[in-house]
Amino acid sequence: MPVDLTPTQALGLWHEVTLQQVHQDGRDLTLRQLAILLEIYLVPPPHTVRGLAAKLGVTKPVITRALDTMGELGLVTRMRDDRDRRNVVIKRTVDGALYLERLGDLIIARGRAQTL
Amino acid sequence: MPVDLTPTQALGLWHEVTLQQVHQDGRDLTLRQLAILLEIYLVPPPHTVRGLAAKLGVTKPVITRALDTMGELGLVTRMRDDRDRRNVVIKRTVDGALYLERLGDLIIARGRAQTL
DNA sequence: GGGGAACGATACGGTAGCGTAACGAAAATC
DNA sequence: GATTTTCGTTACGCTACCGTATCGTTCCCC
Repeated sequence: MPVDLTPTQALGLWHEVTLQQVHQDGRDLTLRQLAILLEIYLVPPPHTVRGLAAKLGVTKPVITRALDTMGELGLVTRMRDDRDRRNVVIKRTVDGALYLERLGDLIIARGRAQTL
Repeated sequence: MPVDLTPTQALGLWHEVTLQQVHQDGRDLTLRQLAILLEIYLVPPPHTVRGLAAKLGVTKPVITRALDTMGELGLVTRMRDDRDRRNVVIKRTVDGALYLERLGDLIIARGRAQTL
């Protein structure tokens, strides 16, 4: 199952998925927020504010704000680290997992349509 | 050259590309703006404000504002339609084409890395 | 235990997006 | 030729994000 795209197909895939996302998803996450969400769900824990900031190359308030927003949306949760109570550990949620699962399905569906 | 992704690979691809995009691109386009840009460059012209609004399922001011912003970035241009001077025709630019070309290359590169 | 460092959150002023509503210009209709 | 419709833009009030700077808490280290 190779991932072998021509430049046109690659952009076409992005086009289809982005379009669909704009159409149906009322949540309208920022590019940064989506990057954070994917990082949390695709990279093994633990995740901290500082770590995410470093990984994305942004400042800490950006992470805090994104977690605020996505927390209200139920996509992530935060908990104090009991070992080092300065840290905050970011946790996944069922809703967040579902959100990304739908995104993954969307990409696959559009990727398949791309070859037709 | 099939586009055959597992759900994990699909999200992984999105993850890598989004991450890279956040890192390096100072332009930070909205999801909607990107959708508009892709629509303009991947679908045959002519493109109008009204047409784009209908295609994306958003209101006209959203398109106008996005074109303002992306116009300042040099990614698109607008011209009055001489046949029907109520219309505005959206034109592509060299910078816009380069921008999407780089995005396409990025997707391909990350897609390839995804299979390693 | 006192001084400093690390961590995340908050404050602040500024910018850019949003939706609704209204507007001016141009075409179409009668 | 006056009215209506169409098209894109602008105005308005609002919300959310931005970067910089600062804050409170917790840990570390001497």
